[in-house]
Amino acid sequence: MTSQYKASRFATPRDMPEQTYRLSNVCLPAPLSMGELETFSAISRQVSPLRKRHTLFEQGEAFRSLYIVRCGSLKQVYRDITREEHVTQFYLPGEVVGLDALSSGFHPGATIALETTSVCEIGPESIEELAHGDRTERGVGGCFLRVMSRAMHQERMMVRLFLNRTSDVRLASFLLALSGRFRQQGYSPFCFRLSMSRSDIGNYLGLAVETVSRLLGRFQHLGLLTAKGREIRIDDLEALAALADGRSRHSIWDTADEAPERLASMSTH
Amino acid sequence: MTSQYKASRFATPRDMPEQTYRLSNVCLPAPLSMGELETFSAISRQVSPLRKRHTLFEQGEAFRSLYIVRCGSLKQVYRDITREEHVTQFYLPGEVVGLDALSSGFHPGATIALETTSVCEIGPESIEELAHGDRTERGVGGCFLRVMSRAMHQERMMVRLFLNRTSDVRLASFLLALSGRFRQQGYSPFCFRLSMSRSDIGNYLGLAVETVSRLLGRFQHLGLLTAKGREIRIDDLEALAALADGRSRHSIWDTADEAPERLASMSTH
DNA sequence: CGTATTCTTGATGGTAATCAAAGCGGGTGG
DNA sequence: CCACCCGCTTTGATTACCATCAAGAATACG
Repeated sequence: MTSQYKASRFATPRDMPEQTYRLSNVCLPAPLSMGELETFSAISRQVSPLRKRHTLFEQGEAFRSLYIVRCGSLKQVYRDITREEHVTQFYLPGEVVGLDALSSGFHPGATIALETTSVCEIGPESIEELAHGDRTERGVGGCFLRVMSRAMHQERMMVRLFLNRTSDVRLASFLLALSGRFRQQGYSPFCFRLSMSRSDIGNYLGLAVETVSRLLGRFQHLGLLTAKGREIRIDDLEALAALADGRSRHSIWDTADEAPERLASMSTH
Repeated sequence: MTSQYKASRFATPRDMPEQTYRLSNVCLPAPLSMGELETFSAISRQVSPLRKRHTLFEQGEAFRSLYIVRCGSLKQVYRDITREEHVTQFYLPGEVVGLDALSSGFHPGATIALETTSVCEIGPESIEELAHGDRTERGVGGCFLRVMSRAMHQERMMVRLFLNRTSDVRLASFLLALSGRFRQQGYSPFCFRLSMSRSDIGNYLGLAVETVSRLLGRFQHLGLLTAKGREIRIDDLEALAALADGRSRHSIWDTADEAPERLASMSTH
């Protein structure tokens, strides 16, 4: 499972240099750092693996435990009053599931395995322990607070990402976030498999399925990546990051290495 | 300060009935409940009032204290790599400022008074106390966790609100959230003054200033509210809520009580 | 091997951003 | 007290982006 890639550096936002927080990192919840993960693991217990499409818990279910993803992945789906479904989060290995249920005592959304997935359970007694653990800010209690604060901040940056940015920026950010996560987990950041469908991605990013598909097509056409079904190979990470950070010159169409005459014809319309 | 309106009910999401969480409530952070407010107040100390445009702290400043808004209001502004400014939050009385700095130890955005504002400071020692207070989930520590979890959930619902919904829904939700906040603070939920500019609202909601202005015009035209500069009077709360929850019949233009011929002409275009 | 999702591709229209310019305050100084 | 000026707000015209509708292609699954 942990293979050729060494999880070299953990991009904890501790060392925030001049507040250059990159939007390209906010599309997924922050995983736990190594130390945090150990802390959590020490008091958690494995539960039997979840098969694809099976739920860890349903929407509205009473909160019982937190979970940490061991391997596999899940999506959180919130069904609103109009029965419409919204994918509110993807959970990848190392991430904590269920924090958003602490306030109300009920899970605000169903959480569904995208593939065979195994998680660790942190029961109420352990949560108690975590929250009140010891009195140093570095200790377990502080750790818990930090995890929540980070999650909150991340959600907020997510809002920003979606508010002004265009569809290409959103998708690029999402892919980069995935890539970064895989790197941290010791997998290749360049070659990975999407465990979620285009439809899930679109729903999550607030884009139509068709738009996701078209964008992947364009990215591919521009040499940013190669997409074959759910297999993704990132060919130009730097350019993708430039796109995600809004540093790219003019959105999408004009990367100029191809179809310049189409550009000309479009500008005269 | 606390005047004619009695703060009758606190809409804490504790009693979540069948998960019908209304989007119209998520546009602003949840204020503390009465009990929570008392808890926090007990260990906080007043600081000198902040005048309009003055900052409580700058972006990137090291975290020192949490604050609770006593009266007045603030906006949080995040300046990204491209020097663009994003209004990430408005803080109204009863709300906790600074929670998002706990993870990194640095404030992710500057926080600026929109009017003369006074806050209470919760120093590090008190935070310690809050986080580790006593061992019952009902106690101070649990309270702290709940506040954060709620904030997190709210940010998430905010994302949902913005992703698919149209501009009119966003603005209606925002106004309703404001209205609800004023009600809870004991002020009239129907008549209030916006402490923020149209530009701030637009930035916060991801809309152009012009759009905000136009929408307010339309709302007024439809008899939903009366807007005179920054003074707002809500004339039809029910209709506004219907709009915010997507229960309104056809977005905006077709409320049929006026200008039906314009409708006809538009549909033929 | 057939059926059903899932994914891609094209055509069209609506919503809201952008550009442009004209009112409106409201504070400051004459 | 009035006039001026600057920021805020409103209004109009144009355009770009993306959702939607509609097939068709590919892939998964039994």
